[in-house]
Order: sequence, then C-alpha cells, then structure tokens
Amino acid sequence: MDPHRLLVFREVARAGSIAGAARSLGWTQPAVSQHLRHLERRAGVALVVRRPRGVRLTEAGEVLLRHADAVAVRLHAADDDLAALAQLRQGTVRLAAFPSASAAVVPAAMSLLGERHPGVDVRLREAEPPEALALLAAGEADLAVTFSHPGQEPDDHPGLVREAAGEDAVLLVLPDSHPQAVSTGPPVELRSLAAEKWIAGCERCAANLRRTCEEAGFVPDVRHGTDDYVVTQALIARGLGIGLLPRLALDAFTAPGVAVRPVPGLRPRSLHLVHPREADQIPAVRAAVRALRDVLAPAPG
Amino acid sequence: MDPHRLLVFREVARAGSIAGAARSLGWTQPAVSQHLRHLERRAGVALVVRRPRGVRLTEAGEVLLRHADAVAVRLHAADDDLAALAQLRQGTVRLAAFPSASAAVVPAAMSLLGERHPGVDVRLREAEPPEALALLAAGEADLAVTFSHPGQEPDDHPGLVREAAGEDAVLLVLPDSHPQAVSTGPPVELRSLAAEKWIAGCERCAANLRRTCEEAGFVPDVRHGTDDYVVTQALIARGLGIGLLPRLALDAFTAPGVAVRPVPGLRPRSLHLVHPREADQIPAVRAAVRALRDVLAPAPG
DNA sequence: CCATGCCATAAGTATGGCTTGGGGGTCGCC
DNA sequence: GGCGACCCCCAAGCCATACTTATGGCATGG
Repeated sequence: MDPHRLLVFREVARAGSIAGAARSLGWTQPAVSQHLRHLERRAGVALVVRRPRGVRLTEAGEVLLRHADAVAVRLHAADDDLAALAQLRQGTVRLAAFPSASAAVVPAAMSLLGERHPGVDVRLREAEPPEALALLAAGEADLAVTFSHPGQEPDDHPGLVREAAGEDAVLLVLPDSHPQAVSTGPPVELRSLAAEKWIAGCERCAANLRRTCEEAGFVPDVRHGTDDYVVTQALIARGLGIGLLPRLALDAFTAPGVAVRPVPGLRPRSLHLVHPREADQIPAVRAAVRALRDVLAPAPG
Repeated sequence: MDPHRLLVFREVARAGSIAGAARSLGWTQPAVSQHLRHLERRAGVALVVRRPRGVRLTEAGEVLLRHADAVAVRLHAADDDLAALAQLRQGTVRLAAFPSASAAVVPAAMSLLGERHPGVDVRLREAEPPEALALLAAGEADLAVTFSHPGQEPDDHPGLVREAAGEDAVLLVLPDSHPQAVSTGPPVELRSLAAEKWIAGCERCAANLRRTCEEAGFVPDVRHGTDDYVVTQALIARGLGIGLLPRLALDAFTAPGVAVRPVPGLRPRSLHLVHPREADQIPAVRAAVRALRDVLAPAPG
C-alpha cells in the first residue's frame, strides 16, 4: 500500500471527484486518475464508482478512507510534534554535571532555560567529569559540564565537542583558628604549608593537589580523602587538616569555623561544556548550551 | 511530512543503522541517507545521531518513530481489509428485487452465496423494477433483479448493465369452481375470457394484461388492482375475478380455491439482473451476480 | 597499521509520475 | 434537440525525483 497514493485517494474522497482532487492538489486530472487506478489494480477491488458528476466510494473505498484518514492524522501529528521540538515548545535535555557545578551554576542555568523555553525539560545527573564523558559517549546524556585542572589533559572521546566555559579559582581552606587564616595578613605561600595535614578531594582534585605541592617543593601529607566538599570542610573546621577547594564549591556552601584564603600562583581549574558534535542540530540541547554559557560567562574567572 | 520517507526512517530505526536499513530495503546506503537528510531538513531537528557503529535515535527520532509505527500499522491494516474484500472474506451487497423474486429465487441465491462466501453479507430490499433502477442509479443498491413483459422496453439508465436472466411464464389464475378450471380440459383461449372480471397487478403487469387482451381482441374489465399476489389469489378464490400471475409468484404461494392454467400464446415475462457497469470490479457484487445466475439458470423458462 | 565497518557528498542515470492531447459519456440549458 | 460544460479514460512524451555509482572521512578491532 503506497501511502502517497493513499493520501491522493483521500483527497478524491474529500473532493467527491477526481478532477476536484486534482484541482486541490494543483495537478491535472489524469495524474490523480492514474494514482487511483494503480491503487485499484493493486487492491483488486474498485475503490470508487465513476459517475457523470464525479465519483462515489464503494464499500472498499469507504474502508480505505478510514485508514487514509488515520494515516493523515498521524502524519499531521508527527509534523506538529517535530515542530514543537524544533521551536522549543517541547524537549528534554539530559545534563550531566559535577557536584559543585550542580549546586549553583546548573540550577541557575536551568531556571534561565525555563524562563526562555517553558516547555523544555532538563534532567540533571550528577557525575564527575570522567563519568559524565562516558554517559555522553554511551548516549545516556546530551550535555555535560566538566572541569579539568591545569596540566590535566581532558581525555577527548571521539564525536564529542569540548567548549571552554570559564575558570574556577582554587582556594585554600583552613580552620579559622589557623595562624594564616587572617585575611588581613600577608599573602599565603603554599610552601609554608608543607608540614600541614591535607585533605584531598576527588581523584583529579587529589592529583592536582599533589602536582601543585610538588611545584612548591614538597609532598603533601594527605590524611583524608573525600569528594564531598561539605565533609571536607567539616574535617577542616575540626582542625583535622587543610585543603584546596574550588570557588564554586565554596559559593554553594562554606562551613562555619573555616577560613578561605587565596594563594598567589595557584592556578584555577577550567570549566567545559561537552556535548556530541551534532548537538547543535537538537534545539533543546542547543538552548541548554546557550543558557549554561550565559550563566557561566560572567562567572568566576 | 512525506509518508514514504517516514517509512524509510522507520526502517532505519528498526535496523539501527542507515546501511542496515538499506540492506533490508534492497537499496544502497546513500539512498536511505538522502531520505533521512530530507526528513531532517524539513523537520529542522536531527532525528538520529550518527555514531561509528550505526545511528541512535534522538528524542525527535523517538517521537517520530511512534508516529511511523502507527502509520505502518494502518497501512498494513488497509492492505488486509482490502484483501479480505477482494478475496470475498468480507463484503456487503445491497440487493433490490421485486416481490415474487424476493420470495423464492433471492433467498435461494442468498443461501448459495452464503455457502460459497460466508463472510459476504447481503441486504435485500424489495422494490418493483422502476424503483430498483432508481436505487441503483442513486447508488443505494448494488444489484437489482427486475422483469419486463414482452413489448415493454425496459428503460435503460445510463451506466447500468442489464443481463437476461431467464423467463418467467405468465399463467391464468381462476377460481377452481370456474368452468375452465379443469386441467384436463381443452387449452384455454384468452378470448373466451372477454366477459370476465379481471384483477390487475402492479402497474407494469396491468399494462401487460391490457396489451395481451387487446391482442386477443377485447378490453379487459379490470375491477380490482393490487400488486400483492396473495391478495390477488384471495380475491380470485372468492370468485371476485380472474387474473394473470407469473410462475414465480405461484411457486412462492398458491392459494387454496384457485386453479392455475397455461394459456397458449401467452408470452412469458423476461427476468433481468441489473447492476452498475463497474460491478464486476467489486468482488462481492460479482459473486452475488453469479449466485443469482446459478439459481436462475435452470429456472422457469 | 591496515582492514572493515559506518557515514556523507557529488554526479550520473533511469524509473516513475505528471502533463499534454486525444476521445467517450452524461447532464442541463438555450 | 443540439451544444457546451463537466465528468471520466487512454496513450504518448517529457521532466523531476529518487536511486546508483564513485569517492572520501572517521572510528573500531584484529
């Protein structure tokens, strides 16, 4: 059953004549006539009875018309649905972001996106950068917010596009009873903290800590490890160690009893938006990228 | 939304790759690729994400796939329905027949048709020939059984085909007390009945009566008129008149108290099947015509 | 590292579909 | 009643769409 012919037949039924259908289709009468003939030949049944003033549907024609109407309705619905997706009246974005971004930047971007395109739905999944990339590669996420510390080359999966999205300063976090916690004091030198006990974060953050300390001439004495920045600060507040935390995490939450101090020469981590190359063909994802960019652009640098 | 392309897309979704879809369609890979591209251009949304091992549907693709499936199901159902009609597993025939045929011939034909094609449904409507032709012309009947008396040219509507379907003898009906009622007696001469009171049937039958009597040299004294052959015979049995009735009517019903006698030279009426010219394109109607032919063929002549 | 999938693009060809130009038929109106 | 208007069909020609061939890029796996 050729669906195109089916729709031509539907037009014949609607117009009540072959010539009438041809007029509404902008064709000549024989064109429609041929389509109808092919349908009837293939079906082995007459679909219409030719009469002087037009045509009249046979029983088979009536049956076929119902199917034709159903098909036409579906085609129309398909058009509408695709248009809704294209015009951002609908759509879902599966977003993967690391925890500290999820706390502040992502909610802001989601609410911006929600203002611009109320129909677009964002589903957030918290994931550290490596896992986020794996989700993208597996097709289980559409967009990821990742970071990498200086000197850490982000592993590039094929088919994924990485876009710089600003920087996020890395800051020293001390108990507020610490001698160097005074914000009016002289700039903190990292090497002066060689004897401290350290608390390391996620794997990549721990690597960054080791590398940074090595550059300053010592090996940090890492006593604890947690990728939860609330836990990290609780430990620090109790005097169990000191650590480095990114500004995004501290913006989201700063514990009482800790002090935050910049360390000259401590390089920020860079933020990225990562998405499949063809994401700009998907309006909802493109809009989410724009919203994230707009939130990150005037952000911590 | 081009439905053909939609089905190609459905095959892509099913196969999981463009090349795979091309294989199942018996096409080359670029053919399918182009269809997909056209769909995406028209829609303004990516439908699939191209990946090294094939394609993966986007959200828009998933939405479209549901519609495509629905369309495919409908097309299949349309094929099935038309096949059922073509193979006479389904179908309806609207039959118009005059009363005496409806009583005997038509039921036999309907039961024959029912044996041959149990799925075919016949709807009978009783109608005298002129009304039956009008029903055909108006498209409210598919097939008619009609008759015409000799000398009566049946009015031919355009687009209708008339087919001879045997003859139906016209017989004299008398009260059994009538002097000429004895079946062993000499042949009845019509002119010997010039002084009788007559009962006329339907309009065309009454015309035939008048014409026949005129040929025999007299004008019949028509006292009563009814197109109901049961009523006619009731009147005759009571001695209120005599009449001419066709064999089909007498086969269906002969009243007690009447005698039936052939009249030499009294010509039979001829029976016809009438249907629209394109009826042989409609399997159910064709089958009904065959069944009626088969019942009428060895019938009264 | 080359082989083997996958996909896209560009150009050529051929099939199918639409048009043109006939003709037949019925209806309605001068 | 003839004539125009309106259906419809058929046959042949032409054009456009759709499929093919040919080529190249890219990712994966032995």
